[in-house]
Amino acid sequence: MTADDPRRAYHHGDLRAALLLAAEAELAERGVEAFSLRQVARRAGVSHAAPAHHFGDTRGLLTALAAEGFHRFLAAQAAREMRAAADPQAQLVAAGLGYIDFAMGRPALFRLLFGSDRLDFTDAALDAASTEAYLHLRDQVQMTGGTETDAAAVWAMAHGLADLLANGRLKPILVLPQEAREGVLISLLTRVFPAANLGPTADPVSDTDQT
Amino acid sequence: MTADDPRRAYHHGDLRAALLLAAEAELAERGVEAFSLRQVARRAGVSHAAPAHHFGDTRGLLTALAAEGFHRFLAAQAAREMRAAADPQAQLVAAGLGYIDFAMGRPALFRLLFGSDRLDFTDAALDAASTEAYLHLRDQVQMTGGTETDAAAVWAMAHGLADLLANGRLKPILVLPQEAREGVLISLLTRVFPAANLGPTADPVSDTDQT
DNA sequence: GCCTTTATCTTTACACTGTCAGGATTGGTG
DNA sequence: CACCAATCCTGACAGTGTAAAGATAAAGGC
Repeated sequence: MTADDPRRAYHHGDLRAALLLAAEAELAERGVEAFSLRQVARRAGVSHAAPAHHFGDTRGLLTALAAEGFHRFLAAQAAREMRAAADPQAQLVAAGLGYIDFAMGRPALFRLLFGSDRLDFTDAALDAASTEAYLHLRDQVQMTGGTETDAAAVWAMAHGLADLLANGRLKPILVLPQEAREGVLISLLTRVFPAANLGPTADPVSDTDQT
Repeated sequence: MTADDPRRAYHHGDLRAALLLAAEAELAERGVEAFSLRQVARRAGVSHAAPAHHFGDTRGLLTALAAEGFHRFLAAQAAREMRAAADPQAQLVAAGLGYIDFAMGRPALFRLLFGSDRLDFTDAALDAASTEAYLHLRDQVQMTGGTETDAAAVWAMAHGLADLLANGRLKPILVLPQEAREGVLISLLTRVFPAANLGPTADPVSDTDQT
């Protein structure tokens, strides 16, 4: 039963999932700032007020979409990690590349996750997904023997590259062929790795949770 | 004749500047995604269609605001550079700190510059201001003897920190007192510096003003 | 089986938004 | 002084988010 099957008048069956799918497509096509709730409803073949019942308002829909987005975000990193060597350093590089993969592959969704003020981070699902993403990074850095300051360094580097590339900046890197670009990104990511600055120093950043 | 002089019915005198000022305030209060052109007009005490004559449409207004924003962005860096030592390394650190100052001081404007799809980058003024900002960074890196890859590294690190902090992430760093936070940021920025690859060197920011 | 309850979706309505067309007002120029 | 061009306003239209109330289908009790 497709979305535009005229038979289903009421009780779509799985409207919530269908709306999330339509919302993601709308987000990719129109961007975060031109996102329209009624347009999402139209794409799902449903009345314009139908989403309200499942998500409350637009913010609720985007929040749910972001929670799902964080899982895809982690999946993108996991995909890289699976094809990388098992040692912690290689795993950390792979995670960084997955981070960038996600940002370049779904720039609008990426910006929703990290640069939108239309998300409700008190939402349980979003909060869980978001902290899960951070903990994954922190654990990986710990595996390499790095401190939380190292985690911040790795995060900032990966995020900076991802955000700039997703927004069309860093053109010198953007125009490189896939192979060469990946080499540059790897060299940039490894610059901030814990092993690069030898010597155990006190971690100036307290180990509280961060999201 | 001030801006809120009720006498001025027509011919505001400097409506373009007044609208940009109102737009910046609206941006700071409501964020990029809830930005409203009519609200800007109301704040400037003018009819809802008045902005059209000066900026065309909303995109035009935001584009002009972004062009001005890039100048403020450079000014924030210059303010730091002026109070820093003259050597290229210290200047580069200062620029990075100014980058972060700007992002944290005006997060909405920062996001407009680097993460909005409502800007017209074919606009001459915006293009000029934007490339000027990039060239400033590239020149500074060249002063330290760095390559273009080094410039990308410095940019990504500064931008990653700025964007994450502006969006409320990296809370462990965010909650630190001004003094300690700046120390951490400096140590993170210097990690990716060209000279960092040449082994232990003197702290490039040892004599930086710490106000 | 039938009737009631509940979840789901629709219809209707309202205030708000961006943008366009046309009209009003003013400062400057001949 | 009369005209012109720049500037700003009024009015209109389609589109948006959200709330209220109604319609329909599925589920559960008898």
